[in-house]
Amino acid sequence: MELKEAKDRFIHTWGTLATQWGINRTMSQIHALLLLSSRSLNADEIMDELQISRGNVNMNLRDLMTWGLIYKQLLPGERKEFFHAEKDIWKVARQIARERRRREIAPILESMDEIKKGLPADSEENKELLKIIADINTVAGFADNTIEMVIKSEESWLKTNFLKLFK
Amino acid sequence: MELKEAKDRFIHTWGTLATQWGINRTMSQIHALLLLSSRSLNADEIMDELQISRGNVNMNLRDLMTWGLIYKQLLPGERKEFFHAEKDIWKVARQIARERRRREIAPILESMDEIKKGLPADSEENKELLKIIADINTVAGFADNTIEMVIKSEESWLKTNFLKLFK
DNA sequence: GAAAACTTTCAGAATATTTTGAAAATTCAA
DNA sequence: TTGAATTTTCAAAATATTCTGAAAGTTTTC
Repeated sequence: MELKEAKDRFIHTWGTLATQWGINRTMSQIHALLLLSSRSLNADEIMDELQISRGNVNMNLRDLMTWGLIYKQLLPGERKEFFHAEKDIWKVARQIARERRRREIAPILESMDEIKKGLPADSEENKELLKIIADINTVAGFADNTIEMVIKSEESWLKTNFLKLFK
Repeated sequence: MELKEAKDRFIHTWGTLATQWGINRTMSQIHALLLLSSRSLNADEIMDELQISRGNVNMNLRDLMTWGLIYKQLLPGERKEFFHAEKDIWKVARQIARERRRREIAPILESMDEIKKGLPADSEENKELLKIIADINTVAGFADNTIEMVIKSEESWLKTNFLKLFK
C-alpha cells in the first residue's frame, strides 16, 4: 500500500467513524486531512483535496475551531488564511471529551431542572416522577464529574512528566 | 403544571436530547415512555401514546432491547408482548456507557489496525503516519480502559452497599 | 477610494435518515 | 391442520441533514 493510499483511507475512515458518533463526516475528514499534513493548508487546498465546496469547507473549519481541534494561522506574505490541526492526540482527545461533555450532559441538567421546577411534590405520582428526575440528575452529575476528573488527572500527569524532562 | 403535561415534556425532551447525541429520537421517546410507566406496555399502547406507526415501534423496541434498556415480558393470558424499562438509572447509565464504548471505540481500533497492517515502516513519511495511528490507538485504548474501570467500580460500589443492607 | 483577494452566508439542491403501512412471516389456540 | 392474532420486514414516502455555489460581505493593497 502506498502512503497516499493509506492517508486517503485514514481520512475516509475517520469521516465514516465520525458519522457513527453523531459528528459530521466532512468536519472529520477535514480534521483528518489537517492532522496528517505537516504544513498548514488553506481553504482552496482543502476544497481541492477533498473535492468539496468552498462553503462547506468554511463552515466546517469554523466548527473545528470552536471544538478547539484546529488553529488558524496567518502566514507572512499570504493573504489567505491557513489552518493546522492540534497534533497532540491526548490534547485532541481531551478537547473532544470536554466538548461532548458540554454538549451532552449540560442540556440534560437544564431540561430536568426545567421540568422539576413546574411540578409540585404534592402527590405520590408527582413524587415518583420527581424521583426519576432527581436520579437522572444524580447520574448525569456523576458522569460530568468523572469525565472532568479523568481529563484533569490526565492533563496533570502529562504536565508532571513533561516537567521532569527539565529537572 | 399537570403530571400528564410534565410526563409529556419529559418524553419530548428526552427525544430531543437524544438526537443531539446521535441517537434516534423515537427510540428515546419510547424509552422515556416506558421509564415513566409503572406497568408494562404493548406495541399498540406505544403506537397510540406516541402517535407512531407499528413498524417504527417494532424496530425501536428491538433496538432498545439490544441496548439492554428494556425487557420483553409475556403476561399470562395475553398474546401480545409487553415491554418495560430498566428502572435503575445507574444501570441504565452503565448500559448506555457500555454500548457507546462498543460502538465508538472498538471500530477505531479495528480501522487503525487495518491501515497499519498494509503500510510498511520503510520511510520517514510512512513512520510518521504509523506514529499517528499508534498514538490514536493508545488514546482509544486508554479511553476504553477508563470507561470500563469507571463502570466496574461503580457497579461494585453499588453491590457492596446493597449487600450491607443485609448484614 | 477603488478594485482585487479572500471569507462568509444562506436559499435551494442533493443526500441521508427515519417513518409509514401494507404484505409476509410467525405464533398460537382450537 | 386451519385461521386468527400478532410480529416482522422492507419499499416507498416523509423528514432531516448536509452541501453547493453564487451573491454579499470584509479585508487588504495600491
